[in-house]
Amino acid sequence: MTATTEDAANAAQDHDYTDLHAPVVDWFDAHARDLPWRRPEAGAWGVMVSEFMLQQTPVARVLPVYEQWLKRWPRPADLAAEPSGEAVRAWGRLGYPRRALRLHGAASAIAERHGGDVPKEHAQLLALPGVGEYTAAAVASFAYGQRHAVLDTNVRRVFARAVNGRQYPPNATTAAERKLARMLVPADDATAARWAAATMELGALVCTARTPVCGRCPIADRCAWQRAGAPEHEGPPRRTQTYAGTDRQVRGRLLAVLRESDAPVPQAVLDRVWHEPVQRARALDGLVADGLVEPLAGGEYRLPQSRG
DNA sequence: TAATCGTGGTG
DNA sequence: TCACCAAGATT
Repeated sequence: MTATTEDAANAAQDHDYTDLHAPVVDWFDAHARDLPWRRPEAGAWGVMVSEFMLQQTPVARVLPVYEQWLKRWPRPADLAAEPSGEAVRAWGRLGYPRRALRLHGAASAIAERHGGDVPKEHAQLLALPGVGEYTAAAVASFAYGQRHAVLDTNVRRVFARAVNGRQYPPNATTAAERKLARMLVPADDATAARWAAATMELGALVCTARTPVCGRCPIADRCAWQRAGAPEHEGPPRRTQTYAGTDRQVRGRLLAVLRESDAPVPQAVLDRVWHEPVQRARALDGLVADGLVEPLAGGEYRLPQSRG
């Protein structure tokens, strides 16, 4: 048993953490943001679209893209009927454009295999492209009110502090964290779904990464990290991602040109986005390999036209 | 398991 | 200014 597993097991044995449910859910009732994907009219498709867009991307940047996306493609079949390149174009500058491709792929699978309705089963959700453990649980919970452990970066941080007494969770999600999250899920489905949304919201608004606002936290009085005197993070530093000069930056520039052009773009135009030819070619090849760019005869390129 | 994959706001 | 950070998934 690892140290972190012991943390979780000991924490669960030493205390009854069901007393966290009421204050956190009550706080959520009073302070939850009014986000469009939380409204009833969003439906399961709206929830799924928001979850794709929110992967590693702040709410503020998602909002406008989400609105135009659902207006243009109100159902999965509407998106599936268009070329995947249109999804990449509409994705705009949200980042990680492979998510757009995968959302298009998920919509196609939903249209073909699920009669156009976002599936309810966790396993069926998990089988969709771009849907991992978190997103499957989130859609099942938020869209269908099911009981799942929903473990995102916000929840991981809340649990790391409130239960394990650490400033930050480990770099990679551990089995101990999953076990703890499962143990903390309220017994009934409706409360479990609210708990999931509430713990995420608490992490997003109060128990934030940089400067937590513990004075506004509904469980500050029983937070293990607070009780321990808010100790600084120990262990390996959280890996910081460089960007300038990487292939990702080059890919971003290339794709930005292609998004802006309705017509095929000549190689010579793409060549202007980056000075170093080897890296430039590698980035373009990568985009093609990923299905984000379609090469044409005569050295021209465009966003993909596939619908499959 | 660890690296890869965008983008832009911010303390 | 410049690391840090933001509702992860995939290989």
